Amino acid sequence: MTTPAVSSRDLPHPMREEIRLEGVLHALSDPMRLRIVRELAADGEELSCSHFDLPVTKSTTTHHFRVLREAGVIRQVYRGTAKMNGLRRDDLDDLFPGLLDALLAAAGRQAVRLRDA
Amino acid sequence: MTTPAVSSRDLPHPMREEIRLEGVLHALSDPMRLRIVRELAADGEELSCSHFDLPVTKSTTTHHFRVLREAGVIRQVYRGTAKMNGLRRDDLDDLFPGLLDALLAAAGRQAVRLRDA
DNA sequence: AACGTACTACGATGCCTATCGTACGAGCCG
DNA sequence: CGGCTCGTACGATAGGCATCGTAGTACGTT
Repeated sequence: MTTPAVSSRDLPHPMREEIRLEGVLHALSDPMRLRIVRELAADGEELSCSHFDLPVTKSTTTHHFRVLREAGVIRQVYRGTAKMNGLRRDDLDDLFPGLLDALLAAAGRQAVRLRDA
Repeated sequence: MTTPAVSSRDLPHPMREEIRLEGVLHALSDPMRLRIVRELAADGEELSCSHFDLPVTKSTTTHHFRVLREAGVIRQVYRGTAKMNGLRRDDLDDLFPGLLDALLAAAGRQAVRLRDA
């Protein structure tokens, strides 16, 4: 085989230099998307879309993943019928050192706070 | 005089516990508002609305300041005819330690990056 | 080939929002 | 008082967006 096991067509991702802070913040300002990113960060790496059990339809789920990808927050790759999602930690940490961790920490704190309320 | 020099009516602010991360991120995901917050952070404290020279009308400026206030990012107080604005650093740092600084650092980095482009 | 699964595309809907303009209110100053 | 400045309120407009449902495509499995 000449091409790796990346299988079929790949999806458009912004290059590292094209990632804008406003876009990242907007992407994370939606509860559903923040939740997705939190799960991705917690579970390490590479989760399929279907792994997430969100209280919205699949159409909407697809939409949220696309927003995250287009903002440069996640990387998406087809593997068979599954679409694997991973945080773009390297790019984000390079562009905005400490930001992702601060955001995840803030989200975690708020989750605890709201749970205990 | 019974009441302090706070002059007239005060504006509704969310209490610290009511501040939501998503709301803060949404507020900061607008370029104009991010710019306002950056100026507020840079210039220390308490700037009047008219101090800002934004490329939008006054109506729109008012709107952005209100969004920031309602998200819990800034505190607004009337002083005479002027309306003074200050970052709610204490509350934000308490709720989300390190987040504001990380955001400001990220915004600063991006500003440099885009300027040098 | 036939089927099932994973995800997408498209259109609709209702809400939110960034922007403007104009008209108004509130405080200061001559 | 009369005017000036600062900011607000309100209505309009146009675009964005979160959500859904249905129909369809891509891939693996049998």
